[in-house]
Amino acid sequence: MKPKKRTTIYDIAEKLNLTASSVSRALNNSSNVNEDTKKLILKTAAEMNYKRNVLASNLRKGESKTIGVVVPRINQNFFSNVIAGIEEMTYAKNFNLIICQSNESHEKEIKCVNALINQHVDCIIISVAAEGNDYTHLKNVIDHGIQLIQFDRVVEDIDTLKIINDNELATLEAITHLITEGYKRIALLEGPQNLDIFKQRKTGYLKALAQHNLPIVEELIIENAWTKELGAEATRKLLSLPEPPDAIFASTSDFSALGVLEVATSMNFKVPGELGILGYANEPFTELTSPSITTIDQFTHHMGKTIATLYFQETQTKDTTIVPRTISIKPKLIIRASTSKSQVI
Amino acid sequence: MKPKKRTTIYDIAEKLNLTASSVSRALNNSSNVNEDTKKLILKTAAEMNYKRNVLASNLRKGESKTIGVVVPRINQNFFSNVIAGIEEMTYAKNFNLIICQSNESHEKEIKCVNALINQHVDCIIISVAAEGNDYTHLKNVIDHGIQLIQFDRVVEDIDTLKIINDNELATLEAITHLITEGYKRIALLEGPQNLDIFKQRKTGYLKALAQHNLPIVEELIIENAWTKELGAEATRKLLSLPEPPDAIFASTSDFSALGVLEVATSMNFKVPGELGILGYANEPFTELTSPSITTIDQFTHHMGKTIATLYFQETQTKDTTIVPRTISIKPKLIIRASTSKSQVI
DNA sequence: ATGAAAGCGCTAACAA
DNA sequence: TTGTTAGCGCTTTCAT
Repeated sequence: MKPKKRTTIYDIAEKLNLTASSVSRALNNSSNVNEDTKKLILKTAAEMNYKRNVLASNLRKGESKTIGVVVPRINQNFFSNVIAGIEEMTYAKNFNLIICQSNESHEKEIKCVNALINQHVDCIIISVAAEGNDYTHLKNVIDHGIQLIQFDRVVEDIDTLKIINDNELATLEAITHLITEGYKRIALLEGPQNLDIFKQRKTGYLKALAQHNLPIVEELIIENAWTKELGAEATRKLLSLPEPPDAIFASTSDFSALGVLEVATSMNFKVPGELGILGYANEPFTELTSPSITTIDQFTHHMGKTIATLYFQETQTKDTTIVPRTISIKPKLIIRASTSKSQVI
Repeated sequence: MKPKKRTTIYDIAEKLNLTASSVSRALNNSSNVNEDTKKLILKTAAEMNYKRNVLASNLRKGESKTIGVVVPRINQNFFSNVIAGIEEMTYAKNFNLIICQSNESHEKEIKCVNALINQHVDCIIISVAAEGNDYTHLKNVIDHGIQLIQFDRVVEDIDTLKIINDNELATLEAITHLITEGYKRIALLEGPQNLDIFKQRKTGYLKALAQHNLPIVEELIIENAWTKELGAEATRKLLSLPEPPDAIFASTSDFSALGVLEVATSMNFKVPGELGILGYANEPFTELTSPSITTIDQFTHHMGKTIATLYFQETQTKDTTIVPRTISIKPKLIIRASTSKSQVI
């Protein structure tokens, strides 16, 4: 359906025997308008149900007041919370948010990014898909003079503002907690190592073991176990070893940890007594399982707010590009029953 | 930062000694271009890293290929899944999605809607905030020739396409299940009755009792218990009654049901033996509590896809307005342990 | 304080 | 098949 003809500034001007320029000035609260005419124009505009055509305005001004967000999945707790945080800030600044999901597909990610470039967004905030290693589409963003901000899953090579969690430190702390609780054979379920976040978690794990003079056992490190099903499968293998682990760190997600818990329970391993379980992300459900799952909170909403705040700080004040650097938020270890061997919680 | 000067169709035209029209035609895959020139133009455009300025294109064409979505909260399971469903379809159709959250505030909802009108979106898909009773902002949408689609929380008076769940039928079925299991004093935690969805659930509840000749007991119906905390509070009251209920239907949400479960457990009521618990929405965690919670699944992702599909069907084919009507999706009762008195699951 | 006029980048009707 | 021209609605410089 073609939209009905809308009221334009010309319609208002005509009605008041003025010109579009004056109407525009009044609508933009310019100082060069007589106070009375301004009032009259504003009143008339309201009466005529005038709505500014943002497309035209932006085209003329060469800006869009729009930020694009690309995430793997919008219905994943982590991302929807980050987006909610971003939205809170952008709304306050009268910016629009265009949201896309890559569905973890590199190809779709490229299409999303290009669509956003076409839209002339002012900034693209992205957390990349697990797939993929060619990131020319991100370079392209920068080439088009669009601000690029990466968060969480960032591409090292692409030099932008990056907001990440200090995965390594958080993991180091979490594993140290396990060791303090008396766990000695700690298994690692790792995620795709082309993503930095999973690499960092592995590093943290390795460092913690080293710091406490625990050996690194290859058979306790399982690749790519990042869904509930893969976590379950890995656990079946691990618990069937001649020398099974006494703790499992599902570095990929709480979903994976959930798979671990279910298998452990069904194989009659006592959690936390015989097996400690550590997840990642503080999904709401980790509080509700029995036993509840120890995990790592990433301050998702706060992260979203931080990202947007940084954007506005750096672009609104000065008018230079955002300084590329990495900002690290320290996640918080949430100790729950699944690792509390020494005390009942 | 001002964006760098981008390649326009004039730049391409100049380079090839053609005019902008030809370039435009080639880029739009029009038939009235020589095949060879088209190829040449496409190649050159790619080389020059040309990106269409969608703002200008849309302004000229009077359309925006953009759909706006307004929901109370994007980081709520129900909504983020619906949005994911919508996004899947709109992406396939090359449409953009602008997402706003009202945060359950009527005022913010109005601002969001107006911002979307300014953006000249083609369609607004909305689920209204719990607050508020004046809906002139929605009428305004229609007056501006923008398609309006309501889902889940719909405003009766505003005549649009509405996609809702058959709350009444689902509730009727669920309560009947409770009765079949032998529960006789079934309490209702109801939501704000200015929202149709909660009214319908109440109606379903009343109908089920009537159908089975069970009395309606006023003291078992609790108003406005729609968070975990309020659900817990209501449960404390209910279970302290001289004649406590033998089942509680948290019609507002699974979160409320979770509050019920926690209080019941702490007050040593056996679930499902002494108290049956029924939630609403099939939040992921309902599977994980002990006992797991019987609830109602709303096919959220499917709902989102349906909404978007209907929009494209009705606007792309004919070019009339969407026929206002109500489409009802039947939710599904998910029977779990919290209501399975008669059998162990 | 207001008006005139140009132009953001694109599309489309018309002409050649 | 290609070019010419006008205009979508707005902002902004320059002139009055």
